[in-house]
Amino acid sequence: MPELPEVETVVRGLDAVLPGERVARVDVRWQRSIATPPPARFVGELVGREVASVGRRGKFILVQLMPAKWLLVHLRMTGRLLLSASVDEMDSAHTHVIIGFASGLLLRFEDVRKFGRLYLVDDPLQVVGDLGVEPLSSEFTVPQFSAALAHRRRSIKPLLLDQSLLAGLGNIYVDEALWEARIHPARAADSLSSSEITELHSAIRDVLWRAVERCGTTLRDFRDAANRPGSNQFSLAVYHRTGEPCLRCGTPIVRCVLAQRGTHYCPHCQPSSAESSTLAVGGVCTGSL
DNA sequence: CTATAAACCTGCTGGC
DNA sequence: TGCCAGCAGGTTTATA
Repeated sequence: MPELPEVETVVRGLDAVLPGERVARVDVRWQRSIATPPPARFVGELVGREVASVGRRGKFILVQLMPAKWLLVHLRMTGRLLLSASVDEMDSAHTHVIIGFASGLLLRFEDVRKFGRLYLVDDPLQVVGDLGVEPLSSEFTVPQFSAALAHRRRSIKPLLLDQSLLAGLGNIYVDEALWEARIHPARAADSLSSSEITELHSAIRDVLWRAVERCGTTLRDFRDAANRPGSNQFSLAVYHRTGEPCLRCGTPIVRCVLAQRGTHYCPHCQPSSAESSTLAVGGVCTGSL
């Protein structure tokens, strides 16, 4: 669930509170939540260090520690990183890691589906080294994006979900951005015109920035570090709006499966090819190319 | 390179 | 009302 805007929201909440806090104890209740190093070393090397800052790279949360070390967290589908002052809130059956600070402040990692992971490393590049461009950074430009899509025959949606191309998009915001840019999710990346690439570049930034302003999308699980839901779910154009009218043309939104992911689009605004806008039929997804 | 499937997990939903 | 197959926003790994 957490994509770039949700992770950014969590990071902002943590960075407002954690810098200066010193780790006093660590309780690992589900060992597999720790990706590296082995849990005993993870605990031993975390205790005593002080938080310098909290940042984000793609969907990863980066906690810079002193003496030099980095704690990285990926929330995957249902992970949460929550701040609290008292232990009685720790009862959740889904609390897998608790970090207690010297001040008494507590940070807990909970995750219903147990897909989320924590990493303690010397260099964050060990974990995030293969990530692509940050879509909200100045490095994400139309020429850069255009070059990245050139000669790629894959469908545009799965390509946009590839974190080594662009870091931070997930299923929700890819569907939203493609709707905003009026591009069918199954279009081959190298078939997009330069104006479509420009539209898509702009749509990606708009969709992500809007969601950050609204503190993320809470369809079900997402909470920020203070356990508050986001509000971007009220601004979605296609995601989870199957059968509801397109906000531009009124045509019912269609859902199909593309690259094993639920995919939502407007069959009228997002024709599967430039010539077939009047042929696009609701309920069918032209997945094969 | 591209595509597909399965795996990691649990909880919720919809259909019968 | 109750049960159960199927599905969920992410990523990695294996296979073709």
